[in-house]
Amino acid sequence: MPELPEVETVARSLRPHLIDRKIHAFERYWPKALHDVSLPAFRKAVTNQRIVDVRRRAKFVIVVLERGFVLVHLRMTGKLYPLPEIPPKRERNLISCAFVLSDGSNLIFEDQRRFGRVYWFANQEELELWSQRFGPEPLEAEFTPHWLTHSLAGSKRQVKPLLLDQEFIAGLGNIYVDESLWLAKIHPLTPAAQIPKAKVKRLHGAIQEVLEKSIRMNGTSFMNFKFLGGYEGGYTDELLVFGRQGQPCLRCKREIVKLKVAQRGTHICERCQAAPA
DNA sequence: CAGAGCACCTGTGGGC
DNA sequence: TGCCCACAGGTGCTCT
Repeated sequence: MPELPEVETVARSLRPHLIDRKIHAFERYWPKALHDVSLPAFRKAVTNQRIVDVRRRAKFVIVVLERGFVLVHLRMTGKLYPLPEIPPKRERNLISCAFVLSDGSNLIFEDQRRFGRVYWFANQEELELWSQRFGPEPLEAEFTPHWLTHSLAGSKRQVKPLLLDQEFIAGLGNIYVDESLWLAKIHPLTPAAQIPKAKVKRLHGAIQEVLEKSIRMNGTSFMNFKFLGGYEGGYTDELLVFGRQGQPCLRCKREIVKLKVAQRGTHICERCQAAPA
């Protein structure tokens, strides 16, 4: 689901709604909604705490409290949005949990497939330790052409699964990897170390370009992802190759084909993105 | 270590 | 129309 641009959109949209509100109560409707923390412990930790900030790391929304951090991972179908009232029981079957805020509004975590989870980190050290397992943020200064060149050269893996690996680079998912590889004219099965330096540079630029443009347009919306429960992400109409199987390549007119790479639907132009030797 | 397969869930859409 | 299967933006586990 939500990849970096969508999660960033959610975090930015929620920030003005949440900052300086206090968490008055927490309701859990799906027993597995909390990861690795009991309901009583989580309630005790968050109740009466003021929300200081809302941020993003990798594909996680981070709600910063005065003491500790609530993290939300939306996985495939999660939505996080404010709502004036918690719906009555029979109408909240999609809702995993909800935070009741001091102004009477609520922060709803809705998730049709119920893959999404809420995490609790008690302090900065815990958050930092957790954050260290992820690769660099592609829109931060640490993500340089030099870093990418060096890191790809040191890997024996196929480039698409590597870019999807959050421990290699944070925030990329199926859509933006396909988009970036098409822009850089790299076949998804290419062994990372085999990619020529010039193409690595293009890949670096492509990743940043695609993510930045998508964030500007509030991300990509599919049937079950709309940020804040309602608004459409504008990037859906800008997709260059993802979901365009059967349609002509926007560069060379060859028909875009869909294949399976690392168990994921993968969209390529076989002329622009030559298969590895 | 790299990659395949499957598990977690529910809904939708295509093919027959 | 209705049924069955494949598939969906993610990740984490086991097995080879």
